[in-house]
Amino acid sequence: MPELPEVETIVRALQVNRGASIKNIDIRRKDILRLQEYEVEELHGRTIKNICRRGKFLVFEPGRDLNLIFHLGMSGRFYMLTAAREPVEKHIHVIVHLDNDTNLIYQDTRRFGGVWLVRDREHFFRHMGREPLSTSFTAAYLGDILKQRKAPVKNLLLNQHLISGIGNIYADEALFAAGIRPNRPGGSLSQQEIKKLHRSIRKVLRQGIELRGTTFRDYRDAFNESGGFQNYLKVYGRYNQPCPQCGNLIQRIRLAGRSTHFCANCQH
DNA sequence: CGCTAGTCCTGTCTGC
DNA sequence: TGCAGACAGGACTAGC
Repeated sequence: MPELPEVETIVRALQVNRGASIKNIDIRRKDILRLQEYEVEELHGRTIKNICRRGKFLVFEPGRDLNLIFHLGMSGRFYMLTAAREPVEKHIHVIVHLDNDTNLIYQDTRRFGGVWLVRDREHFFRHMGREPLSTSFTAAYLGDILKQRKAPVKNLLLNQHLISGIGNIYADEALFAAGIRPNRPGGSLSQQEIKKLHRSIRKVLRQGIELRGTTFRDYRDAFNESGGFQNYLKVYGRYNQPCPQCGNLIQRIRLAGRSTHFCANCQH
């Protein structure tokens, strides 16, 4: 569920916990641990030096060689709760007890997400594509990863090894903003279309962050509250509704196994 | 190597 | 009201 803007929103709110120490980590469901390169107990008593995001991953750094990494999958949530408040919801898999009267709650109904206890972060992320909001993500780079490719441009945007952080909602929205049909082969885009798509990707991701993410169903921020971008979606989830630009009905097809929304009149 | 379809899970909504 | 089937912000893998 959560894409780059949602995870970024959570990470920014979590920054208030920098400098706090981990009292205890309660892993309620062991199989949520996808990789364990060190014992959980090594984290106890450690100070959280930094909290950041890489693609759709949420990264805590309680030590140089101790990274605590979460992925929220489709239905994951990560929020703060005052220590006195006992969480009562279902599917809570991890609780991080901090020494600043805060508990961090990791919840994931469908368990497509997971937790990684990783020593070498660079190595863990070695296959990740460039960050779309970084200066390294240029129109030339986008052109490089699309050229010669026969796969639909949307599929390529969703490929985390090429670009990290774009998911189903922002892929559809970026392609609408660029006026490009999602099923166009990556290699068929002109230089001008690549430039337009590059700008559109960055624009919709920035808007998503500004509006604190998109809550379609499950997503909640670090305060367990909904985002705001769902009110500004132009095509995603708007099948058979009028295009906000031209009034034609929004079409829906299936690409890479995912629902894909576009306007046949505005996107070519 | 590039690409697609199937798979992992639980919950909710739709239509009969 | 019950029940089957479709569908959901993701990403690995097996196989063509």
